[in-house]
Amino acid sequence: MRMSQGVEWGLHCCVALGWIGQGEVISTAKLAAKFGLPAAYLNKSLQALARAGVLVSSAGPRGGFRLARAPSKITLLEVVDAIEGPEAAFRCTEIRRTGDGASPASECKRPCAVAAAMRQAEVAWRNELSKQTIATVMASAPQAAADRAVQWFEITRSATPTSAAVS
Amino acid sequence: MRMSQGVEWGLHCCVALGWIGQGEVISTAKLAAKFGLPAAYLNKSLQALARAGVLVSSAGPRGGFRLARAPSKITLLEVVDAIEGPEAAFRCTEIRRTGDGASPASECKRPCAVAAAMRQAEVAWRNELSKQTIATVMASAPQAAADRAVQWFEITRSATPTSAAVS
DNA sequence: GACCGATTACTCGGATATGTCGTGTCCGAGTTCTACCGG
DNA sequence: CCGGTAGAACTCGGACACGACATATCCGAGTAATCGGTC
Repeated sequence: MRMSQGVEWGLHCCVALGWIGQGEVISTAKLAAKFGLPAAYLNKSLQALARAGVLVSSAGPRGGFRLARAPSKITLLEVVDAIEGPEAAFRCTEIRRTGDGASPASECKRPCAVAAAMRQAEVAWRNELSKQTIATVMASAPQAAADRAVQWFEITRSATPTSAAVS
Repeated sequence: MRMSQGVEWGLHCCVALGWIGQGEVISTAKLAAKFGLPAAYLNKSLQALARAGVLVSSAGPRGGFRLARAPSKITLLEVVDAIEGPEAAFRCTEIRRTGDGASPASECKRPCAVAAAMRQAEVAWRNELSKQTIATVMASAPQAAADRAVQWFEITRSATPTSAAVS
């Protein structure tokens, strides 16, 4: 049971976008450069977040991604579901109904006890994720990191991306 | 984030072993036949449970697996960890320290906020799993299923596995 | 100087290869039951 | 009739292929800024 790497990347990017400001746009290339990630693959995760309504994408020069709403209105559950997919980690294949000792359909009106127990634990997990938001994570991170991120993005913005000034 | 199929199989097998009785032994072949599963692969999962101390294995004719202790003393977390491995689903790769905008080591004394948040949710999940035991699941399943399982295993035990009686 | 249009460069977006882990299968080592032989 | 011994069959246990998903990458469609020309 390994979670996709994209979740970590997506969360860090959302936090960075929150620090920059809700209305500000950052391109995939900038985010990838900041964290040292493969830009093309990071783009894939950000696309998923845009499809889910967490981010908003804009094309062309000065384009990129921005938060769709305030950081306090974006839960971690949304980010995880957007990248990992909404399907539960534990999937019941109804083995109680298969094989020689299969239970008749009359006994299978309610979900099997094993699946119910696993689902209960997963609900607790999802509930905990829905309690925390991007704003919560931003608050628990050191202020110095936030300042550093804002400053770094400011610098890269002023620098012309096409060619470094020769002066 | 998909959980291994073996978790479902292992849980169902533990519940079945609990119904039969703590001291009773059932072979992999019998369990596989009851649930309609590939015996060789199911054996792999049961081996993992035996290594973790959840089950006890015995070789030779009349051999197989039995519960290592009372069903009320076996938590779902033990079963999940035995098969899935103890590593957490979310793994922090410390991307805050990599790339152009990397944070200095002085800021990384405590775990990064993203990892802490994800870990908190995962702790809630594991906590819920550790609350429930095989006995809990046994109690929430329909009694008819338990009776059916006990009866089915009794029948297959009396039948000689080598050759069916011709009479 | 201001407006308009074509160009250009940069962005996202999806389609395309590759690596790793879960899935499935096989055969060998060990142990217990059984049947046979001898006393 | 009882004990010992050799055989056989059944069990677990780990080593060996296959397939699916996550990972990684590339190229094309679209858009906004820019530059040049014209009024």
